Amino acid sequence: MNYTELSEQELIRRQALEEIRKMGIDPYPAALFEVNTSIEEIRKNFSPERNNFQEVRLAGRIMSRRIMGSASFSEIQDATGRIQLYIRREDICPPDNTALYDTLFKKLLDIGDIIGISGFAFITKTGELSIHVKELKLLAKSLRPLPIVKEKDGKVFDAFTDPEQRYRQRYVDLIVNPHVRDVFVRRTRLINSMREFLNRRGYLEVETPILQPLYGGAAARPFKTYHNTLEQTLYLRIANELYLKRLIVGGFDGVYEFSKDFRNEGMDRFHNPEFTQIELYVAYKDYLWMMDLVEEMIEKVAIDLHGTTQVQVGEHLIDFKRPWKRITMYEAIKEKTGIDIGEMDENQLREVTRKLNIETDETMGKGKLIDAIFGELIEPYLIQPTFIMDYPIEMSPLAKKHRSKPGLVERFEAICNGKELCNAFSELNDPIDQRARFEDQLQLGKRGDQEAMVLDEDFLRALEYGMPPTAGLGIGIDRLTMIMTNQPSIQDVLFFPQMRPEKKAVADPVEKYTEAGIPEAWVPVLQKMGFVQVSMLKNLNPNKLHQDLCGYNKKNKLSLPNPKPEEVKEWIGKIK
RNA sequence: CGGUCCGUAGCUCAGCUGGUAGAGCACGUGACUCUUAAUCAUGGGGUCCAGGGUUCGAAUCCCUGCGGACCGACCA
Repeated sequence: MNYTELSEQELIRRQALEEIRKMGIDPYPAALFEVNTSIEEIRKNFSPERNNFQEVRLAGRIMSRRIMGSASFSEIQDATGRIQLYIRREDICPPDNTALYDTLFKKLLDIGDIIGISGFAFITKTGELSIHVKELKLLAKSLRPLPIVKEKDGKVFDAFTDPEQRYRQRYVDLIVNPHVRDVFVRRTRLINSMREFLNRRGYLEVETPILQPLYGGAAARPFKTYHNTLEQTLYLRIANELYLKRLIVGGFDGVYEFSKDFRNEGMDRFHNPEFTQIELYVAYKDYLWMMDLVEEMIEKVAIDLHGTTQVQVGEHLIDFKRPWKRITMYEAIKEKTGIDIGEMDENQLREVTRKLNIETDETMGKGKLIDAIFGELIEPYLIQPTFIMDYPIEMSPLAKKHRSKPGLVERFEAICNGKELCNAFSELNDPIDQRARFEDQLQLGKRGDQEAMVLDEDFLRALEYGMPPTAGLGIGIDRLTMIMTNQPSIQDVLFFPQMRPEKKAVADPVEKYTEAGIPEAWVPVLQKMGFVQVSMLKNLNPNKLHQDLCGYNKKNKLSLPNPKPEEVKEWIGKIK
């Protein structure tokens, strides 16, 4: 670590660290500090009448300090909340040595440090629940200043809101923005709620490969990787559908998996390259049955998270109470546009998209054209949860043909807040038909559709052994979380959303500078000026650099002997 | 991939039509035994994202790049 890169405040904290060590205090002690309650417990259950919580032990991070001579108030934050501490010199120090208060607490501790305390709960004159501290122990020194967020009467001052910093340094975001923590806690409760629902029905949670020799089960471009020993290209899964169906063939009645899937496509507030889906397959069921399950499960999730079926999402109040509206895709399009596309061929559909001003291209087949109409005119306007049923066969190569409507498949999506919430169908279990559908996809691929599915021979072999009639379901967990926690962006429901890498040059060691003849004394100056690598000096104008160095020397009163212009020129000349 | 906007102290942000870089919080020093955006006094802190150009002079104007946000395109 090069000290010239540190800010003034970071240097002060490092000096404090040394002072603490000199006092004989370990700033990162190994011994366990025993805690016997949490801030939330105290907040919930303290009552002055019962005089409880009189011997509490807490640990947490210092979030504010108000020092008034020999007494101070401070706030600490643990995983459950924040509470005020009341610290007096005479309480934590022996009479003959006040160093613990006057030096350690007042001078050497900072906002961000992690401490353990023991003491008793009480209410201050101004009515604030606090802990009167009897004992204080440093558990970990913090070397970087935190963003300071203050709050009064619910108004937040100097909020830490820069999205880039929040996402890149999520740990800081979580420390200073308590509502962020809450979103992620609810995300986990959402997953637990679904898991509980499915387990209660006796379905088996399973794990299937993430590295797949063929990617299948969805329409998307994959990430590609390579296994050295096998000398084989592998893909990160875009879905796990085909593996879960193999398990249904194998005789499981109901299997599900919360799976991280990977799609090598654009990023925006609804798409992250890696995301989470749950997929569920249940034997001897159909898509109508699955609709009932979806309603019941999502309604339960809403109640588990909010205590009600109604959830505020942006400006909309969304009600997940059963039953949801059910309408076929063609009916929905007809309802909106007055056009019945039921009997149309590809050319007629192309004509309709032209009339409706919907952009298309030549690679789009019948299925994609219908999807374009739906996606443009219907989906964004469906706010309350709605089932859209019976999709064209061309866009659903893994779904079973409709029992009575030719050209359609038994598939539904639930749309909510203008976006797809889930996708489900009666699974295609006719191996001959499945092979034909894959071959149609190959044709689309040849036309230039980069997302067309590839043919999976092993999956077809499994189907040929016989798969029971099966209902399948996929739900995007990130998007469901966005709705259930009222977050506008997928980045707000992922701890570590994908970002471009931070670019920061690693500083060269001093020797690399001295090799070029640069005196050691000037190295920190050059680094402070931004030339953290010797190679950065390469094509510089020597006269300008000379001027800058002398100027820096003077301005900062370093009183270093100024180099001669020729010397500077020589340094630069030596750099390869 | 296209359009719009943004990048100044640890944090939040000012900085006009170019002329010596500002505030609040945070930090240092001092005062203060019930404060709470604590208060009072005082002090320090900046490659103004990077590189180039225009200019006597650039945080400011122009170009390029990097990073980010939003909207669209693509995409479940």
